[in-house]
Amino acid sequence: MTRDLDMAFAALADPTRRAILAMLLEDDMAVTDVAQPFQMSLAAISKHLGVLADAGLISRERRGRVIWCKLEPDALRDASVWMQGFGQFEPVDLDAFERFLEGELTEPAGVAG
Amino acid sequence: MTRDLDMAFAALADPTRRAILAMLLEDDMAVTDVAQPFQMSLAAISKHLGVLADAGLISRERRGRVIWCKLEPDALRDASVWMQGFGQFEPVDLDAFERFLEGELTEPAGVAG
DNA sequence: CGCATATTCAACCATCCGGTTGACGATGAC
DNA sequence: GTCATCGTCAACCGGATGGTTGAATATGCG
Repeated sequence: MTRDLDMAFAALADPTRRAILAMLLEDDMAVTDVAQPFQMSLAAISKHLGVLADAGLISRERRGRVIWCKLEPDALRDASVWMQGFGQFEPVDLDAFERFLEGELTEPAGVAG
Repeated sequence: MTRDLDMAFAALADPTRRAILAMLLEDDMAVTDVAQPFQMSLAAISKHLGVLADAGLISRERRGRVIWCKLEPDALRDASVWMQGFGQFEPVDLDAFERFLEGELTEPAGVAG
């Protein structure tokens, strides 16, 4: 459905949310720990996590009093397929991805190195 | 820069704009012709084209009194690279893309079959 | 129980977004 | 020059978004 794609792309359009996804790529994290590097309220991060979860990009599971956030890369497949259809560009370039992650995690908006 | 990625993803988050990109994939088009299948004002389409152009996803060139819109697939490369970094999924699936285009162009919001 | 921790909810605010309409500027046709 | 066509601009509107703060809801700890 096109609504799924809407939500996935909209979720990806925010640098804070992309940074969160990048963090979750390394490991599952509790909400508080996700929030720690950002200089915004926990509630704001909680909202961002809600957006990501609604888009299907992450899942959240309560274990004890901690809620664990987990990347759901499958949800990116549809969006990725959509985009790749436009590109004559080479399929996968992990080095370029690494460089992007570097940029996303250090340079921008609210993320402490 | 992360701003580029913000704008690219934000541009892709709207089904009208994705449909426009899909149309431009087949051929360059004048603004009026782009607008024709949609049931919204020309001004609205003009705004959408502005968003796509700001994101670098299309370019516009005036020729006579007609402005031609052209897909710029290069702008999708960064975004695509970003996303592929998350996926264990298979690199390119053009069949899946074809199916998506079908859905985008017939089923949804404002596009007449 | 009573308190601290983890997370969300609710209300609020400023801004952005997607659409509308009507006026306007530019170009080509006659 | 006059007129129709192509496209954008400007003002406006309702609803979404991204942030805040403060209260509320779990859960675990002693």
